[in-house]
Amino acid sequence: MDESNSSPLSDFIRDIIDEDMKTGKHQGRVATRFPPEPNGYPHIGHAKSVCLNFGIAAQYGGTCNLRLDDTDPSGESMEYVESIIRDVKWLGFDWQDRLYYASDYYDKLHRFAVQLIRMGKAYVCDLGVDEIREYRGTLTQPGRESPWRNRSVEENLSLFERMRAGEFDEGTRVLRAKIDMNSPNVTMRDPIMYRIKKVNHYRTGDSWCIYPMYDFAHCLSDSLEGITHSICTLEFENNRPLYDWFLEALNVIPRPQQIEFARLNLSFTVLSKRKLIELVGKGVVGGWDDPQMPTLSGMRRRGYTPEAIRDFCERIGVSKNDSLIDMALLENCVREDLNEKAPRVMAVLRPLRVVIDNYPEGRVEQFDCPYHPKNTEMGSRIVPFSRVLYIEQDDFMENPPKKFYRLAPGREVRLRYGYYIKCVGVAKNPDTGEVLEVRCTYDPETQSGFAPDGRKVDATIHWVSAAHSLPAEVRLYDRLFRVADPLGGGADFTEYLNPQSLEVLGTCRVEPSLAEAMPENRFQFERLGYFIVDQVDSRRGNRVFNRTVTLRDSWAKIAEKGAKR
RNA sequence: UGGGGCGUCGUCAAGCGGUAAGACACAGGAAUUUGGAUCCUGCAUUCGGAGGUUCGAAUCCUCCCGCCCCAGCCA
Repeated sequence: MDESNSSPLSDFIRDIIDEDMKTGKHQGRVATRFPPEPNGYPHIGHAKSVCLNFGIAAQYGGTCNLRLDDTDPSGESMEYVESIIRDVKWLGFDWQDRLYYASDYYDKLHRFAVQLIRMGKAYVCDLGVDEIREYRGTLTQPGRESPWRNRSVEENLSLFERMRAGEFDEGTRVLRAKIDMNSPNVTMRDPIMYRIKKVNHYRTGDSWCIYPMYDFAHCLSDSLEGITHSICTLEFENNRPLYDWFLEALNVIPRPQQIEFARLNLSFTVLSKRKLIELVGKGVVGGWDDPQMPTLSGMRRRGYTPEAIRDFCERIGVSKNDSLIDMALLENCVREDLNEKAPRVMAVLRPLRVVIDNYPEGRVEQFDCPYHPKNTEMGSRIVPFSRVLYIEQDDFMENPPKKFYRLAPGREVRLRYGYYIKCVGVAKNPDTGEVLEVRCTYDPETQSGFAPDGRKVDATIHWVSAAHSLPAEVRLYDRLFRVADPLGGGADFTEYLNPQSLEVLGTCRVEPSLAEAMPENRFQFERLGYFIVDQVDSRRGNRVFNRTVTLRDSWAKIAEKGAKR
């Protein structure tokens, strides 16, 4: 990919930064951060944020931190931290030594909280969960002040210390910011800063039983790290006044600026962590790294390249519009990348036996076939040819429709890098009518791919020598959902799962050169699509290939139209 | 019927008062030892709607309509 001549990226966030650079707002500094909560595996939506944050830092000569925003120990774990680290690295980004955890700031955050109490801007509230909700009011009705709102500083200090000491049960007390119960913005109605959770934290263990809330922790973490532009998604727009409130109240320096952009939505899949957890939990998919998942680990296993994902993230742009990106764009990005990189190879997914009647029994020829039609530097491999071959079932039709121009009785086609063959007979199961074998003759003069007499052939099909080919399992992946917007259909999203999202083919045959294929090697199976050797299940004795994406298939479109008629 | 956002081609998205970029998708065609890749061509007289300001508006003003977010001791 040649990115050297592409114009620098531009969007409303970069416009803001350009302006800030001009006015010297942050002393000309740009510092961003990618702040995932380690409670799930990162997905393609996170990739958008990763590319944005790291991309901006790189573009402006700034830095981007990786910060694990672990303020709620329930649901967070080291496994998730590891997946995040692994996947962001895999995507191609480097935070150097700036790996941070919100949990590393617990002491400092605690001190900030005490400071707010001292200033009379925070108080311990004894209301229960339901009462707090009730006192908060509704979207159209203002809230009421808590009866505990005006405790003395001393009492608040002592109560907060006792909260920390574990003297109170979960849900019995919280620390709240004293802001405005009448605010039309519900977020500002005395938001909770700390809650009691007697839960073991995957990093701090049992040293805390009170944990800071996102709104309190995030802005201060940003300030502590010297973040200049705190980029987050649209749903936090309502929280911005609160983000600013804490920074202002504590008068901290530096003062980061929150900017919100629209999160990614992708057609035919879901990108909500909650929904993905559900798919994993229910066993709908095999795990977070199932190739059907839009997680980075799933996409990696599916065969997506980091380059393709980054390219995609650039192409979709950054705005504040709620959008649903067409999965076709993502698919286009991988195809474009893999078209350049993937060596071509032949594999037959649904084998149909072909016997070449006039080819000598026992004879074997070795064809030297290039790995790439354009890029000769990729070299070539030897493909053996013999009397009995396998071709794709789809490439033969006994009664072909008008636009089908592959093999059929009496028809001649070219075997890729091989001879012209002509169908002279069909062997069928007398009971079912199923085609068991096709009989052909070959023209020995056509090994170059052309006939000396100049006669043309309509199609070129792929093949594999029956005796020399290797068995393989191929997993055909398709879109996870049948509908573009599984969340917008009215029914539960799982109702829209695509039953054909995964099809496992156990009797495939691949050319012998693939004996050398290593896990995560990618190939184009000619005329079929791009495939990758599965990183977890593939063995020498049991090769497993995952289909990343099909090739563009204009025949499929024609066939589909024909079927609809 | 509170507040905060957003509405430009099927899907994204430029545009920032001077007369609608680009990408994907789609449709044709050329060429082709992958019905692939490649290459051409076409694809918004119109910017959610209605008024207004202006010589001139997607861009400014007014009103209306639609969609999204917020009432977790989640982030």
